[in-house]
Amino acid sequence: MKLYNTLSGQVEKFVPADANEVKMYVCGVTPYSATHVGHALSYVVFDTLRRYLEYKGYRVRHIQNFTDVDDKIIQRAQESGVSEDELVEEFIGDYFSAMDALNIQRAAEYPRATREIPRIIDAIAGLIDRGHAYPTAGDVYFRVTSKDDYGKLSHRTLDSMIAGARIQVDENKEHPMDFVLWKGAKPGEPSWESPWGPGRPGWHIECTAMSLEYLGEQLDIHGGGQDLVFPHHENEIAQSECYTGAKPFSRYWMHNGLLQLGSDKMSKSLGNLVSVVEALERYSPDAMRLYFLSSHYRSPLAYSDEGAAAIERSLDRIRHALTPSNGSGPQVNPSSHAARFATAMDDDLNTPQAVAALFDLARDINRGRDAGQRIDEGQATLRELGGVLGLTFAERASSDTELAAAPFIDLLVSVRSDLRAARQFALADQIRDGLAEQGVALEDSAQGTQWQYQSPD
RNA sequence: GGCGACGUAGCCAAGUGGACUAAGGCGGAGGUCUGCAAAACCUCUAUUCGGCGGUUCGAAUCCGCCCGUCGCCUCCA
Repeated sequence: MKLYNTLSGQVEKFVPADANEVKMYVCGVTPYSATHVGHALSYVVFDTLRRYLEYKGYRVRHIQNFTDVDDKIIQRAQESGVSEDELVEEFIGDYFSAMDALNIQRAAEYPRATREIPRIIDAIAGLIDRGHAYPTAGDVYFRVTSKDDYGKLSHRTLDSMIAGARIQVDENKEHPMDFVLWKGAKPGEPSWESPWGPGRPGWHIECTAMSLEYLGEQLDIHGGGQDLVFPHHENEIAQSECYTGAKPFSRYWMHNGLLQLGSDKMSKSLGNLVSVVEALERYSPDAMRLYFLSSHYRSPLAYSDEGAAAIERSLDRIRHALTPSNGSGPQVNPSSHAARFATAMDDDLNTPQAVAALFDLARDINRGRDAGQRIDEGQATLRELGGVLGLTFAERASSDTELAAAPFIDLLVSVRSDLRAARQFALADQIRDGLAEQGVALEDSAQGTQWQYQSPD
């Protein structure tokens, strides 16, 4: 299997340090607002990576953090008149329900910054001891000039960063690019005791401390959105390699392209967010996953209702391929599609090609059914490969209202069947049209009439 | 200003030197089936890959320039 490594800027053969267990760390969210579809894209990508690795026989130890103390959390909590803890608990709950709905497998552990303070303090103290960090005026900064390959992930030099000229000059810093490891407490902020006075951890150090605690000194895969490459991941590398001396901190760095809304990046600062809850009111979890996986994970993807609706329609054909059949002819052979699927996934997770293989398999199954062939082997493969992409092929869950209406729809369909048998087609069509207006689609076949609620589009 | 990515059919999107007379999906046209539909299936829907040059026996794929879009450099998946 090959994966693109941001560190080298190249597609590389994937070889984990331990042939049996892949150590994967994925940056989690800062829980202060609703989980949005951009988050969903990122976690679907890494969930799919994990599922494929497991499909190939690896054991995957997946760790993902929650940044549960930061400026935005403090600010939002104060605005809302709730405690930081309450705010964080609310949005962690929102996060998990969104991820569960999207069939994203849970990580082995979800460490939180506030519960790893001793570990974080140890790391900061160690960095100071080794000359890579310095305390000043209640804060502690990382000394970027102490790491000669600082910038190797984002492929920049310190000089080019300074040329950006968007750095706030801080009198206490030795170098403008030095970043904070420990923030001295301001009045009213949550804080913890430390050798440098009360305060809280900077953003980057938590990931260093947690990955060390839960995965050891070196990771196989570190993932996140492309917006984390700099400064977050660059700084993680600096901290971790300077603290442990083990290089590389992570063997592979993987970054997903960001979801765009219209022509802009979907982001908290722009406020152009679509929450996962809103999206799932309109589209099935399978459609959301398939939408994200129908373009390559490193490309930016524009989110649109039209696009999601098109994907939802395409799923119908795959779902149809999974309906039972009583064919008795030779089996439809899925092996070439399975091979194509694996080849695609092995090639830096080329999910668009893998999805194409799924659609081709579905067509073969449907064709085989029409020809009276047996299709259960093909269906088993389709379910298995779809499962690697995290697809469940479940029908859309019905609302309570829809469930309550079902007996009446059954009755109407039954009456219509009698009318058709009596060749009263005008009346039968009237019922079909009327149900269609109510969002109920009918399909007649030799086995009788099936009906279902239309997915919105 | 610095760094980087991208521009493929009406739309989304793979392919990055020869099997490309360019995958897959949506949409569209015609057909099979059907009482008629729907669904499914079949056929068709880019002689061409932003533009112009160049390298090569050969380029969507490599190089140069130009045009356009976007991201990062600041909180962010």
